[in-house]
Amino acid sequence: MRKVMNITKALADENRVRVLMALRDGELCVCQITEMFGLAPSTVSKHLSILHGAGLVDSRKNGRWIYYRLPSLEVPDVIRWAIDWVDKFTENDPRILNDKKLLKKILKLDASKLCKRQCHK
Amino acid sequence: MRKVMNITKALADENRVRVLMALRDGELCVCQITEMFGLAPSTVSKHLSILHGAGLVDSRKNGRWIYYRLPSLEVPDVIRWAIDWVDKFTENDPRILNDKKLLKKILKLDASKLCKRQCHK
DNA sequence: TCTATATTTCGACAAACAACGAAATATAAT
DNA sequence: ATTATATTTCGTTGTTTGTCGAAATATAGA
Repeated sequence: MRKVMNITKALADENRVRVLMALRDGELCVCQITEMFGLAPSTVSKHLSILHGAGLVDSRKNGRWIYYRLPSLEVPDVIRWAIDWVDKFTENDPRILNDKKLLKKILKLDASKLCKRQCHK
Repeated sequence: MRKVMNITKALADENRVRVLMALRDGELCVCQITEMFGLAPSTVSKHLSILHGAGLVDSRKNGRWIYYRLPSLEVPDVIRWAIDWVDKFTENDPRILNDKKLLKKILKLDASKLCKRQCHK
């Protein structure tokens, strides 16, 4: 029950659903997500920690960067089903499609430059 | 997206998930649910309206009573999947199992007596 | 070591939300 | 018609939550 509620609460915020879907095509570092959503880094960090707490994302540290990604396929069913559900029923949403476009642009930028921009805002 | 968010928000409250699961074995009127959860009738009504707004329950009026039930099988996939997900991953939860027991006792009581009890509290 | 950078934690604030009781609405029974 | 009952709506209150900025932590590079 706790696990189920952690998942539903994590998915009950639109920004977190968008983050989750942004990770469908591969891992992203916090500053990339921050750039994408125009939120404060601390806010994005909080969202990621909630998603992580629910088991909906994994993370990997590489130097100063922390990359977040969807969990591996061996994840418990309750999580896999939830992600598949969100995926299936948001993939044609205009907002999510637009996020995908935005993401492509961001992925073309140099990650380190991106982060500098963030911090000097 | 709105539909998806309506569902996740509706499922982000533990009492609402419990209500939903209590309806697995058939329809219930508001006063039965109220008795079961020990909440104020107005609170239960609000929860039901949120579940209804998300499409997770249907309702039927019979005289003074309003019965709520899970939606029919022809409901959109996004809703069916969500209900099946909650069902599958909460069915063995102690809380939900206890609710089931409680529900059996309540179903043995006369519904009209039950509602009187509520209102004279 | 010292500085720059990437992320998280903390504290504050406003918006959203769950809960209640009282009042309103609707239906049934007398 | 009047009363009783079942539910909803409304207004209020306390709690949770999303957001931010500042400070703290951690790592890389000079």
